[in-house]
Amino acid sequence: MDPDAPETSGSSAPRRRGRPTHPVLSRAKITTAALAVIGKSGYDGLTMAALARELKTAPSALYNHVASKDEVLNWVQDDVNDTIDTSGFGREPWDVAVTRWAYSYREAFARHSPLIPVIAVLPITGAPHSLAMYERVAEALRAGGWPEDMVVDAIVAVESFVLGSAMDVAAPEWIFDVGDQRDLAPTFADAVSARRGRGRTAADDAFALGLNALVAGLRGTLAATLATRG
Amino acid sequence: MDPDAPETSGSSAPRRRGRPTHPVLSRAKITTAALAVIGKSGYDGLTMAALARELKTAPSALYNHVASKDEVLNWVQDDVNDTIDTSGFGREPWDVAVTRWAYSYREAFARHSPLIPVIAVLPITGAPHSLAMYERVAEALRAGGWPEDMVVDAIVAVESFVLGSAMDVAAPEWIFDVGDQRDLAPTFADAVSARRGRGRTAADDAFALGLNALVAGLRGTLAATLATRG
DNA sequence: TCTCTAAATGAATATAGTTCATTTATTTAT
DNA sequence: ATAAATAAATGAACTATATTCATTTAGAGA
Repeated sequence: MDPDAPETSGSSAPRRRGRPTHPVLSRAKITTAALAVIGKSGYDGLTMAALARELKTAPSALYNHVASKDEVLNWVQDDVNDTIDTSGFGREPWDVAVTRWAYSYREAFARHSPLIPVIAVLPITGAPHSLAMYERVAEALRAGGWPEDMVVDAIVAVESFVLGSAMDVAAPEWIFDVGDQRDLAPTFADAVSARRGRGRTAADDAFALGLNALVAGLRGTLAATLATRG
Repeated sequence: MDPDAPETSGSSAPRRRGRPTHPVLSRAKITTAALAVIGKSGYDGLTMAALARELKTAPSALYNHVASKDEVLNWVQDDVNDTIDTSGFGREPWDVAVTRWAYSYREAFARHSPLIPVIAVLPITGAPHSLAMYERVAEALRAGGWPEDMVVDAIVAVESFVLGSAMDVAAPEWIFDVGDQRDLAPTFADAVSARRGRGRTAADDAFALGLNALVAGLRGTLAATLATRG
C-alpha cells in the first residue's frame, strides 16, 4: 500500500495536527480517493466520513478543499466522462462514431448510475473533460454536414437516450414480471415472456434497437434538412 | 381547507391517542397527501415529518401503513404514471400514438424529476396504473405489426429516451455555457451560441428532434424486420 | 365483560452532511 | 532572526431525516 503510511494501529496513536509538510488533499487526490471508495463500497459507501478515512484525515478537513459532497460527485463525474471512448470522431463517419460513443457512454454510466441525475443537471463549467468530449462530438457532427444550429440538439438527443438507457441497466432483470396480475395485462405479459431467455442481455437488446433506430432517424433528418435548406 | 380540522393552535392542544373512529391513514390518503406536500414544497419538502403534518399524525404513525419513504415514492410514481396520456393507442397508428404518449410521459416526469431514478429501477409489481399503461402500449404495438419478442425492447427504448429527456428539463438553461473556456471548445461553443435565443424551449427542440428520429427509425426497423421474417 | 388487535404516540437511535473554534507548521514580510 | 499571516488539519457540536420501539388506547369480536 502507501509506503509512507505512518501506522495502522489507529486508536491511541497521537495524530499529527496543523499544516503538513506536503498538502494531503487536492482535487485530484480527493477524486481518486472517492473513486476508490466507490469501487470498494459502491455509492452507498461513499460518505464524507469514508472518504476522509480513505485519505487518512478528518471529514471536516475535506471542507478546506471541496465545498460540498455534491462537488465531489461532480469531480467524479468529470473523471468518469474522461473514460468515454471518443476515438471514432474524426476517423469514422459521424453516425458510426456516434454509435461507438453511445455504447461507451452508456457503459461508463451504467457502472456509475447514481451519477446520472447529477450529470444531467450539471453545467459544464468546471468539467474540463466533459467539455473536451463535447467539442470532439460537435466537430464531427459539423464535419458530417450537420448545420450549426442543430448540433447541440442532436447531441442532447443522443445523450438523453444514452442516460435513460444507462439507468435501465441498474434495474433488476425481473422488473417487468407481472407476477400474479397476468390477467390484467395479458398482451404485455406475453411480450415479456417472449423476451425471456435473453436474461441479463435484455437491456442490451433494447439499447441496441433504440440506438440503431435513433441514429438511422437522425441520418434521415439530416438528409431531409440538407435537401430543404439547400 | 379541511372543514373538520380540530384546531390550528397545536402547541398545548391535548392530542388524542389510540385507535381512531375511522382509519386516518391508507395508501390512497398517504399518496394524496404526499402529492399535496410535493405541490406545496417540492421534493425537498417531502419528509416523513412533513407528510405526517399534512395528515395530522405523527411520523411514526406512517410506518403502520407504509414500509419506508421509498415505498411512498413508489406510490406517488404510480399515481403520476396514471396522468400520462395513452388515449392515442387503439385510435391512431402506432407511431403517432407513441409520439403523443412520449410527449405526455416526458411532461409528467419533467414535473417530477426526482422520481426518475426511482421509476427506472422499480418493478411493476404493485404499480397497477403503470401496468395498465404498458398493456395499452403493448396492445397497440402488436396491432401495428410489431413481433411479440420486440415489443418490450421497443417500449424500453422509447421510455429510456423519454426519461433521459425528462431529466434534461430540470437542467438550467445555461448548462452548456462554456464561460471563459471558449477557446478550449470553439466548435461546441459556436453551436451553443447558434442555439441561443430559443431560451427555455431549447430542451423541447432537442426532444422533438430526437423523438421524431427515434420513431422514424423504429418505423424503418419494423419494416425491415417484417420484410426479413416474412 | 374480557380479550385481542389495529393504530397512534412520543421518545430514542442512527446516520449523514456540515460548521466552527482552535491548533499548528510553513511561508512571507520586516 | 523574529513576527505576522496563512493554509490546513482537528474534534466536538449541530442539524436534519429516516426509522425503531415500548407504550397507550379505542373499538371489534367471542
